[in-house]
Amino acid sequence: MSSGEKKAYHHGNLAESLLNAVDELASQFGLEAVTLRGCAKLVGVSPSSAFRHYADKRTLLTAFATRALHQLSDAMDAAKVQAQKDGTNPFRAVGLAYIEFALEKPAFFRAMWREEAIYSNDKDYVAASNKLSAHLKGGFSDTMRDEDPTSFSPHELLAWSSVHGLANLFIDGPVAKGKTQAQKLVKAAD
Amino acid sequence: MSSGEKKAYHHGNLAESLLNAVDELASQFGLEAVTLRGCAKLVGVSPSSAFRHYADKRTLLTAFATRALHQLSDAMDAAKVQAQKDGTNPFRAVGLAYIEFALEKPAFFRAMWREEAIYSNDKDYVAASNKLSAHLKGGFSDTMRDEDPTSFSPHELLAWSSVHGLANLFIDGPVAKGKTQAQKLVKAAD
DNA sequence: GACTAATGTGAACACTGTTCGCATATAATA
DNA sequence: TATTATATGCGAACAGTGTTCACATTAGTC
Repeated sequence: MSSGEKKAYHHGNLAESLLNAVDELASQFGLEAVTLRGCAKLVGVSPSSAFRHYADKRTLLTAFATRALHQLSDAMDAAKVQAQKDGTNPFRAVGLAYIEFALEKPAFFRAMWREEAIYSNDKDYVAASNKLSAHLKGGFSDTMRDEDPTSFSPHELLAWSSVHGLANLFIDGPVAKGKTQAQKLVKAAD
Repeated sequence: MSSGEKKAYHHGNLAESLLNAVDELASQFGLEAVTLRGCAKLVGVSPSSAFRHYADKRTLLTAFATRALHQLSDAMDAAKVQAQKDGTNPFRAVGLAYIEFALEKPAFFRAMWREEAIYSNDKDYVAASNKLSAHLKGGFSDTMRDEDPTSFSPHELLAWSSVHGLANLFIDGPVAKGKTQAQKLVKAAD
């Protein structure tokens, strides 16, 4: 079904297409500019159809945030594997991956933590969030027994805080963006 | 003019009253729930009047963010002075003040850095932002000659990042809030 | 007191999220 | 295959939003 993208009158899988629409609009015009009607129009469907798949705009944004969390998890995973292969410091690699993700997809990064615009108790969102936490716990190591994923040791917390804080300062704060600075910081942080 | 708050038919100073309305609505219902019409109604004035004082909703939010920045600056200032008087570590005190502000007034803290919802090039906003930066530069010391306030040494950046990151994780992230954790972290950070 | 600039108003516009009864396509059943 | 039943999409409508603009009112000045 790739030629012509025949306009199926039941469209196939609106749910995911809508997520893609959020993706595109957020990337292009920012998260605040994402509108349900806009997404529907982009997909080529009536506004009301969206509500067959998402109870809310907020539900849609929650799904989007969840997806973004998984993307970030994957990016960090890839960075760790790559570092281990290269023999470089996996700790630094994971931290840098975190920051790079924020710099490259600021709207995605913002969506993940937009507490007031998502349902942060959503089952899938919580799961994705825990998965991400696991990546950061234990000094980014693999030793992640499933203890309470919302509790952190001071050092774990410090690591995540610095990386998370720098990412936020870069994209929403008065700090000039620059990977060089990030490298220096991550180096200073261990 | 404190008795009865006589309904001046030109109201006196709508500009600031509207800011107070944002304050109240944001504190009570969250930043996303702040609406121009809501503010106008709270002040007891027609929606269109607001536009005599603020070109935009975004301009209003920028003014609010600016005000919040000043409040945070003041809180940090007070904490530093107090610590010096008490002979305790001013570095830690300032960091804690930062985090406490975020915990006590999350909506204010979010408003400060809501890049997509404010005009971050606004003259006053930039000034307030620089003032805050100055507080954080030079290891929170007083030696702040007016070099470029948007450039930071690795250590300054690390300090701000950790504190800023922890604040964000507390209010918008999956990390359980707790001042104890903050104290541990700030202790670990120097 | 008359004139001018500042400030508030009411009605309107386009746009938003959301609902609901209705139409249509798919799946299941007989 | 003919007939249901269920999932999915649509159009029209509603209240609420930011914003504009012509008009009314007040405050300040000569």
